[in-house]
Amino acid sequence: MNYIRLVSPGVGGGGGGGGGGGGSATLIRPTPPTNKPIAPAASQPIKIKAMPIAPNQTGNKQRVIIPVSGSGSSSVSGGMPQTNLTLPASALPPGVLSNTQPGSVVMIPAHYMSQLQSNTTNNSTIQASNQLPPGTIIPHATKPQPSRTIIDANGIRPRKPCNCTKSQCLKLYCDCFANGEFCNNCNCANCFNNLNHEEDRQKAIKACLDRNPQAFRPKIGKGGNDNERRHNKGCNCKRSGCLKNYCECYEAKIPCSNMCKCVGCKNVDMTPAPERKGLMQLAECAEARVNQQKAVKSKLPSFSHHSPNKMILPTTSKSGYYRMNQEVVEATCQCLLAQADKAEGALVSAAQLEQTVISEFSRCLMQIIGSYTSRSRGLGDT
DNA sequence: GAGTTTGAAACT
DNA sequence: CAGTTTCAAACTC
Ligand SMILES: [Zn+2]
Ligand SMILES: [Zn+2]
Ligand SMILES: [Zn+2]
Ligand SMILES: [Zn+2]
Ligand SMILES: [Zn+2]
Ligand SMILES: [Zn+2]
Repeated sequence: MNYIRLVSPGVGGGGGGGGGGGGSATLIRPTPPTNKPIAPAASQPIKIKAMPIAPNQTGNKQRVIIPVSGSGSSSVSGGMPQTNLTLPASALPPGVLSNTQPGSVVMIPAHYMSQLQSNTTNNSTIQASNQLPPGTIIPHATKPQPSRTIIDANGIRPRKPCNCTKSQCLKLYCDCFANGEFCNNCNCANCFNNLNHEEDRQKAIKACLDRNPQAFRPKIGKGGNDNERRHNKGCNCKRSGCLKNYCECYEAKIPCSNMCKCVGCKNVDMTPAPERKGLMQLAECAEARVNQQKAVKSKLPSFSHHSPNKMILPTTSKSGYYRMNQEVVEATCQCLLAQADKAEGALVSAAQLEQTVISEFSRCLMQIIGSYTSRSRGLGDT
């Protein structure tokens, strides 16, 4: 049920096939990627938000290029079945196509893809424009082999259906819309995210881009290296510990990074330094690692990261109580970790290291206690 | 399935 | 920009 968007085969390690969530569209690369840059997609997570239209940062409109077999009505020859579908040429941006000679190509804006999918029969493999280099031309000859179908034979279930009721699927609340796709077999009510409402849709897209020019940028990603996939904006989780799918980082199976402003984060990359694990558990500061990174630049009230550990307790804020405690905890963890790092660097014994950390913990506690008493003297504290 | 929780997106 | 509201999904029971 809860497939996290779509996990492309390979990420999870499986190759496996097909697993249900077929995701909007998978792409076939007609020619092996020239180098690296082209399509990370195969290994990308999926919540990628594609550009539905309009100027993307590179400025090129994203288009899908589909070979045309006849004139007049363009047919998609993505997979094997060639389905006749007629595109409402009127809806296409001016100057886009109209050149439909046999063997020529028709360029279709990216955002028609899912609609195409819905119209085509199953198993057609469709190119997702977002991942294709702009201007790529897929010659007829390069016809894709019966490549693995992304679309389940049962029904077209390329993506998880949305259930929007109030947004008309024209706000980023709607995952379909946010991914630059049309609603397809969704359970939405009053859906405007389809070809029948292109005008409204375009306006909505414009509005979104107006609010945030990067609204449709792939959220995860950072190209190329799979290892450096990141959530571009980072999350702001407060209560989930970034260990539930509420967290976009966790959902995308990405460890939280310094871009995140999460509180109590436990979605950290534990790969390095496994030995220290016990110690970290002791200090309950798994999140400190993330905080360490992100506190460098942030104004997080925290201890300075090295030797002179001065605790900067947050001033009482009106929203205060919870947040302050949380911050104190984080600060304490950073303190502990800093000491641990230092001791570890000094090559002391494990017992000594533990002793160091415990001492530091003691010191922190004293400081916290002192701070509280002095503060409660000052103000009544509600 | 109903009800709650959550954090992004929207709004002010 | 921060605080609040709205929203649809994730989660819980
Ligand atoms: Zn929707
Ligand atoms: Zn939808
Ligand atoms: Zn819809
Ligand atoms: Zn998070
Ligand atoms: Zn995060
Ligand atoms: Zn986090």
